[in-house]
Amino acid sequence: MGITRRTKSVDLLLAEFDKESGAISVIELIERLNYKINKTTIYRVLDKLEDDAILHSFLDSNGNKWYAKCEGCSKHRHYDVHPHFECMDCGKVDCLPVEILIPNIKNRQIESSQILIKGKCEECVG
Amino acid sequence: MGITRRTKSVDLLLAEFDKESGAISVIELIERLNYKINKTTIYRVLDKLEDDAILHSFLDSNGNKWYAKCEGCSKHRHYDVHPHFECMDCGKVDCLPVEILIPNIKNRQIESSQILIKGKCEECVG
DNA sequence: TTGCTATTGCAACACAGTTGCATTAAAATT
DNA sequence: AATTTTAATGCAACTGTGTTGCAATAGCAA
Ligand SMILES: [Mn+2]
Ligand SMILES: [Mn+2]
Ligand SMILES: [Zn+2]
Ligand SMILES: [Zn+2]
Repeated sequence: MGITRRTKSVDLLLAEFDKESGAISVIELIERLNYKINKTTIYRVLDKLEDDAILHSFLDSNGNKWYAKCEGCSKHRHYDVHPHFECMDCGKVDCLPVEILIPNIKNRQIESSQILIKGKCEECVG
Repeated sequence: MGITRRTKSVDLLLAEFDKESGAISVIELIERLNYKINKTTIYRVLDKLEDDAILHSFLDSNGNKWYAKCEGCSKHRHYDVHPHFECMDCGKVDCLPVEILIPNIKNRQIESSQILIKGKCEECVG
């Protein structure tokens, strides 16, 4: 169930995603909004924003949760299925606007896939 | 640093992977070997078996750790890079012997990639 | 304003995974 | 076979991310 009331917590969280181009980890959000929003609230609001298809989430290579803005998703379907890129140098994580083809696999029915690519980002390469 | 002594714990763990075709989660191993090996030891032995390229590990969609046998890997290089498949019906997780092409991405240097596919396995597909 | 109830903060919890340290047991040495 | 060395183990306590229950608070509609 998504957001129904425009609260201070919702605004503060959305503001973080407006000033950020990439993804933000929940850990980072808790640090940034410490003293402003309780961590329980942060988890709960993020969860609702995902239900509303305003944000989407994924896990990094350590199993920690990250969120990023959705683009062109509707409430009942996330359209922006894409890989995520984790920079091994600076730690930045972002969404990659590329499509990766998952081939059919014999006798199996594929529902979804999660792809995490690790390497050096635009700023750290070279 | 890998295994140097052939202990009871090493044998018990390797035996689990011998009687299993797919991957096994650490959680499952701890349950199975309860009263036989301490969970700390399980984590430590698995870690060493991975160093020795006997096992490899990955995270499932909940961020929990799984291990599976390596095939054709050498101590300093894991050759069996492949996606993992998580059955949404029976919970089984296994290695997929297919190659998925990750395209080059402009201005980024790709070091590795992790692919987790979710769906219905051979036994659960209708 | 008032009342309804979604949202929040807090404290306590869940639980996978880690660490420090004393004890045990491989396996090399005598 | 006994001794020595030290890798490996068990245990208890811890870490850190994420969750839950509940009383207090604050959107928002009437
Ligand atoms: Mn994304
Ligand atoms: Mn595998
Ligand atoms: Zn970078
Ligand atoms: Zn299945």
